Amino acid sequence: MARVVSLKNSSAAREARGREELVEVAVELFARNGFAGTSIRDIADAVGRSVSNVYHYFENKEALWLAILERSVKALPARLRGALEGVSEPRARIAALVREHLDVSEQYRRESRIFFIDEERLSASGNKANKRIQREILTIYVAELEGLRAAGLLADGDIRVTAFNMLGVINWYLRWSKPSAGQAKREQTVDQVLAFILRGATGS
Amino acid sequence: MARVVSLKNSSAAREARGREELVEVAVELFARNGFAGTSIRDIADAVGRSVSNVYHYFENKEALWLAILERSVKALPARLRGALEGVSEPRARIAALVREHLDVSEQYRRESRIFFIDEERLSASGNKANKRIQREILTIYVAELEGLRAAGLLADGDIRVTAFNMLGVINWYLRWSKPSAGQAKREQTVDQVLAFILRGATGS
DNA sequence: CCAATTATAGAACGATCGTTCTATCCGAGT
DNA sequence: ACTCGGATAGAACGATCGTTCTATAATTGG
Repeated sequence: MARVVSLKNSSAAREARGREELVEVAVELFARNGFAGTSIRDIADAVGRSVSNVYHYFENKEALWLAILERSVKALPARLRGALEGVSEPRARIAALVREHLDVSEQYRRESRIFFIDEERLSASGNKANKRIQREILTIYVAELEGLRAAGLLADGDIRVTAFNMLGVINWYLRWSKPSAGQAKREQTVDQVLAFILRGATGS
Repeated sequence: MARVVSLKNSSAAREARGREELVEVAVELFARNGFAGTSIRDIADAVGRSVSNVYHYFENKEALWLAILERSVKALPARLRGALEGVSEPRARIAALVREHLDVSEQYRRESRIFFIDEERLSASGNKANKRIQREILTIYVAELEGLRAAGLLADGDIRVTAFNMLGVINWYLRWSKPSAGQAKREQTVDQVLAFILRGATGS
């Protein structure tokens, strides 16, 4: 047991906890007030620590923002690809993709808001990383829609436009869905959103 | 002609031009950098006037923001209702509604961005006005979808969820559509977006 | 043409911003 | 038990924020 305590309090773990707590509250504030609307002092006050303590963990405000990007949005493409594994039927693949996307978005609701809101307002590096991820996601959707077209299930038109339409429904879901809703109600809603998307894309 | 010049330079017209120029550039900057990310000095510099001159026309920063709300978003519900006049067939009404919405959104592209981005970040009065308009728009969509249901054309599910899905597609269109695209290309894209929405809502 | 109003500029205000510096404190390893 | 590096606090920095004040230039109405 002494070993366990020692592990918990190892210097690396201490540092990780110090960082994690800051990221956690920064997510909340950035999501609510935006990047420019959130000050380092706001964040420091919210965790009950000093301003300089924040700078002990992060080089500057943008590094904190990038840490949020790192831990959430960056993982999205991998999770979407993971959801497709083992699913072969084109329609089922689209369904799995959309369900996973809705699920992840809901899980990282606040993070998603941040990167939609402050899309083009950051430094070159942060902006680039964000755009790259969005492009990557679009590519995944386009690939699946091409699978659908190969199966003769896709409605006519530019595939990219269809992909954007799907992403619009999915991303908008974040805006109006209530995190407080019960599990049953939420599953029902997700079903309906998915059905809308499938009809929109395939036309059946 | 002396009368015309006199009219153009009447004090009221002068004031209107002074205000209008400020609103115009404020829209641009707010859309690009957000409310908190845009300073009065940024705006003053962009119009080539002084900071105090801005305060001559607007009581404070938020009044300027509200002036933008006033001249664009506030008119949206009326324009949507106007597009429905004289159209009776339920499907055609939905089509007219969506087309008009896409058209207005494109026309007030920057303004729309502002109010999506800084949705919940302003004073009680500004926030309330914004929310009221959004609720009003939702009501219009729900009413039309009820017309569709009465005609037996609506897919199953909660009407509000369907309305949100439609609005997601429409609002997302602002994010990815290129303002630089030619007229023909744009009409083609609008057709496809509309088709997606109609299939999604009606399932045919 | 003159008085009155309006438009504009510039300086200055206190507050707050991101960031840095210096000093103390605490906890872990020897 | 002691040392030593990481964690924390507090004060201070120059810059910029929204806003106000005062004075001057321009324009309009009589």
